[in-house]
Amino acid sequence: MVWEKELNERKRAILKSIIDDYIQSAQPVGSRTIARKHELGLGSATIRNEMADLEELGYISQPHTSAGRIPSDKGYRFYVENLMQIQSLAKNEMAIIRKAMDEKIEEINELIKRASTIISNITGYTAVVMAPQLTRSLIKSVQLLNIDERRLLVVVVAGGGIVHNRLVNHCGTIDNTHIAKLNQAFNIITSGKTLDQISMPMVRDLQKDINVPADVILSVFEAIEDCVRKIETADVYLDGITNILNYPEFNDLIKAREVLDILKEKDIINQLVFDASSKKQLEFKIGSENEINEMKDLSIITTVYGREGKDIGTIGVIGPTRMTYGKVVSSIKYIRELLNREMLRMFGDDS
Amino acid sequence: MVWEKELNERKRAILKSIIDDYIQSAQPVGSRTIARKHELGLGSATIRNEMADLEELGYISQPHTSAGRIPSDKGYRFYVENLMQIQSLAKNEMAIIRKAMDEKIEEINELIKRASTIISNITGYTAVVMAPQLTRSLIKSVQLLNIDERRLLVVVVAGGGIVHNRLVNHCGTIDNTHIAKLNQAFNIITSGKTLDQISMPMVRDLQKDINVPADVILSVFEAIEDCVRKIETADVYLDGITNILNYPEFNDLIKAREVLDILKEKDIINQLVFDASSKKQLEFKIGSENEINEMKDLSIITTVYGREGKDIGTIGVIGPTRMTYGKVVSSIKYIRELLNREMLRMFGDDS
DNA sequence: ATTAGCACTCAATGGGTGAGAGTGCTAACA
DNA sequence: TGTTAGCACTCTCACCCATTGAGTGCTAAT
Repeated sequence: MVWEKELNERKRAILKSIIDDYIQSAQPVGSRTIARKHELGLGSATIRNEMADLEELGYISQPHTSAGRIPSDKGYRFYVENLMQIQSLAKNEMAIIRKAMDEKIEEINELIKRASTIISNITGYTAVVMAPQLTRSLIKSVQLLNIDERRLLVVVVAGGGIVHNRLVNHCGTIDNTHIAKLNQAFNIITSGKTLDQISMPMVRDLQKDINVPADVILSVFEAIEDCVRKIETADVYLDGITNILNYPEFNDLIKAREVLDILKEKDIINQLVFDASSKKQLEFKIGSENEINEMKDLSIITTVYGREGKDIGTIGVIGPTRMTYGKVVSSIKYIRELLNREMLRMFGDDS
Repeated sequence: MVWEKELNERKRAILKSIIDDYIQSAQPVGSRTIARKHELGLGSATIRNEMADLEELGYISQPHTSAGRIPSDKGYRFYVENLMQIQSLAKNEMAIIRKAMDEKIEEINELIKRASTIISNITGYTAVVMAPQLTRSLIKSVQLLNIDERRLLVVVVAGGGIVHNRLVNHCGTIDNTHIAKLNQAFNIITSGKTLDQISMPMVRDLQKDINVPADVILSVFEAIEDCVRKIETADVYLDGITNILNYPEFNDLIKAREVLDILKEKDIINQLVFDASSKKQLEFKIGSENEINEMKDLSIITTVYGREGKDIGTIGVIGPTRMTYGKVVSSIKYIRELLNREMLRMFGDDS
């Protein structure tokens, strides 16, 4: 029995060769291949012995007796933590990305969408981007606009320049003076507060001061609630979902469909990304490390972006466990830089 | 040689049987099957003769010599126009649909999204819904709101209760009186007009009257343009894209991927649906009738909804040519009714 | 006009076989 | 003692071939 710490140089080199090769070829890799392609100065028999050890330790496995070895999830885990070399982006790739991100975009959601498209194009996998999440966000101001006799528009502005609106239908006509009063009153009780800090009694009190039907006030308040909810629900964008169909591990239609369906479940993705977000700089979930069963053949690499401590979003890449980790990591890091810069430009330091 | 008009009763009955059977089984259907399953009181040999005729006329074809027949696009065309029986929805299906649509929804886009989900669930195919399209829509009003020292919010309201907004960054502080003036001025030159009716000189003139930097005025105008563009770009929702993977005709992964990718191209879908919308009540595009090559194995059934002459959207179903036309038609019709009703409720008669 | 019967065609199925890739083990070697 | 060449063994995969079965077209009988 050999200890994990005793993965000596040679074993590491061999493991790395196996994984590098497998990532590239998707075929079980045998001892001869390693001996030939990677110059380790070792005979195939030696490598065979080492491979037997690695298998016993659980880093690799054999699909069947007379096949080569494929990395296990544990193998990949060791690879990303110790062996992988980060493969920096080519000059022209960087140029392409920068060009796409430099186009003037004024809306945060457009920016995010753009970023996800770029990542999926550059990596060839599925990109997932979660917009900056503002939980418990403060309401900056509320505006009521008279659209026509029967409708009001409620506009809620939160920090970071995020705006949502909602129509409110009502029956009677309400003249502009009343609207203005209502507007002012609502601003007093809402601005600078989070949603939970606004109590119903406050809203009811409004009615005494202003001569507007109670149900209108209630509807307006519901609309505000609705807008805040929308603001606090982080948007998630996926791009390149069908990319996974390119990889031989998903040749099986049933499996492919399962995976596609899972990726469509925004809730799940949300959860997935959310889990991953808070802790580290760069988070790997490899194969069976995902709780979700249908994703046991997928890996997901995520990282956070945004202004530290204020509003952070998540970007990530989903692909087969046999992923080009080195390249994906550098792509994600690069995009993160650009996103951070852009967010700073758009929002400055306010919150 | 037999004429198309001379598709006699018997040929029609046989053609219908073939298509019904093929839609259900996805297998080439032979003369024996027809003779046994559908009681036409005919021997298989007779049916064989008739089938030979139908093949010569182009309604059906043989994948290879010793296989049964499958319908051609021409066959399906004849089927939907003359043979198909509309298969009305089951009571409980109608109940499910109604229940889903009756939930209180205040936003048109939510409603549309909901509708597409329902259709794809009920039919098992891909649903496509285009939101009501307001080309050349009149601007009802424009509102400017001061967000903070450096930002303005521009809100554009169009007919039908459609609202879009956009932030404008500026450098200097602008006080509320100026905002109000600018607001009023913009309203005068924009409201009741379409975008093309607003000329640049008009915008430039504003500057003389109001003491606000020229670039701010320009930015605001750009924001208005942007909002109008968004209003006029009809949203398209697709639901159940991966449903097509359920059908054996897309067992081929390459083909499946092609189709999925095509469906993701919103532009193409837009075009597709747009083409289909104007003319008839119910529009069928069967297989090769689609211009797009990747869609030659798909059929699309569309119809329009909305308030006649005012704003019409499109709903449709995309599936394999071997589609359960009868059921899809009734589903679409039913959803259309509900959508129309709902739109009327939400928008009343205004425009 | 219809149909029973028959010869024919062709795709699909399944067993059999050989090639190839890879392993584990042993014995020889530095 | 670590390394390696050699060899027997295992297992998959691709290919071939015969068989099967569904379906046709044609002909002759009803």
